Amino acid sequence: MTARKSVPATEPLATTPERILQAAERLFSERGIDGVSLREITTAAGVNSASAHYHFGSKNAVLETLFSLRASPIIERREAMLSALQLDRLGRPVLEDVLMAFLQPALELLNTPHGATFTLLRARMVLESGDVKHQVLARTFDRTNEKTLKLLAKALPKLPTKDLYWRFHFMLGTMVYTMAQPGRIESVTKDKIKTSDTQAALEQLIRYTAAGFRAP
Amino acid sequence: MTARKSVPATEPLATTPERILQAAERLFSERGIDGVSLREITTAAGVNSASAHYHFGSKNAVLETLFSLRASPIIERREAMLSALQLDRLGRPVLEDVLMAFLQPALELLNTPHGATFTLLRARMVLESGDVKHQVLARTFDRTNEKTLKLLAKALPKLPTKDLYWRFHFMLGTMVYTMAQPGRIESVTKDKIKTSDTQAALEQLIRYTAAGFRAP
DNA sequence: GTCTATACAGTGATAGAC
DNA sequence: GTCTATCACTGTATAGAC
Repeated sequence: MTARKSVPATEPLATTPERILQAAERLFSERGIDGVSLREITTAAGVNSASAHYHFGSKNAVLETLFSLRASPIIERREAMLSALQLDRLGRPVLEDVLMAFLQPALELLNTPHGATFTLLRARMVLESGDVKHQVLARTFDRTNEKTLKLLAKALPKLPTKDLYWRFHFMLGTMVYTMAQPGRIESVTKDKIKTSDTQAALEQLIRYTAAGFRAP
Repeated sequence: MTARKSVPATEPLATTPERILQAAERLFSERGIDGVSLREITTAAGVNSASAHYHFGSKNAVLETLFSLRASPIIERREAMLSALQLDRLGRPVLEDVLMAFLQPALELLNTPHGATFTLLRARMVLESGDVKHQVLARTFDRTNEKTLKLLAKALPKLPTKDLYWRFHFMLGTMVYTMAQPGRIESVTKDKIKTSDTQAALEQLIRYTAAGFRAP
């Protein structure tokens, strides 16, 4: 009836794939990934249940699309911060600055409306087996990871490459685990600390990780 | 026909719940958790599909039972190693010894036949939301975690409690992530290091974590 | 090309017969 | 206690309307 291409009323009107992704994101954040069926998503989006398969191919493909969509801001912000790093006269960055450039864009996502769902999706991609999911992760993150590794190597010129890789792996672990907010430490300490405090998490994480990277 | 209570032939004969758990563990390790249905499990176990619900209540309850079953050896070994720690004349253990007592029992599980499934289950429990799963984790690990935290506090008398908690949380992250073998570092470094090398992982992990705990 | 209606095999769960 | 029958629901596939 009304114009369909220009002037998208307020918000609810959008292309079908977009509506599906929006509905999926909202429902996932409310009830987890397994707790939501494709039919619920398409119903909430106001589209037919088969259209999800037409546009995406499968439920998993919907998850992967949503993941890639929400990952790109992190990547872009990381790239920007990495490029803006101050270097000394030997071209070396400060370790803490590199860590900040890598970790802050990820951790800050927790304060956004998209954060919860993205973290769920990421944790699933990372920790569930399956070649497809690992390929998605590789396509998404490998380039920035390599860039970060090169900068870390410059910041730590005396560290053997092998140790550097191990420690980068460990850092990824703390990051993913912290973002997933498993609530373990809250349970043990009876809520005396809150890992959902992003600012504190970032400060603590950088101090801890920097010391780990500098270990003998 | 033959005796049913005593003398369990070779192995395949066992109580129905045990057979279900055995079949579940084998199938999960082969094809992941979501890739296996309760019907497949009960069929492989040679029992009726309804018996799983009769004995356990739900598919999730089967997972939780299996998780608790495989977690207890880790807990016991941890307790034993923690109790056997050498203390100095002030009653203080060496940081690296505490970390070894905590991490070794977990990481060594990766070399056992049960390891793969347990790690899958643990990752799911930790990262999926849901009060029930968190309760299972708390019931399983909280006591040993508290014991470990006390020993860490003794090994690091000058570290503020808050920082100690944060760093313990970070250590849990590296441990869970490393055990889950997400293959990220292998992807970035084209298999130049293998996080599946348990011995190397343990050495690297302890050096890295000890430095993190000792950070200023 | 996009969307709809409909159908299918397989899922976890349950009530009730044996 | 165990098994059969059946439930509502899932992800997926396809034929055909616009």
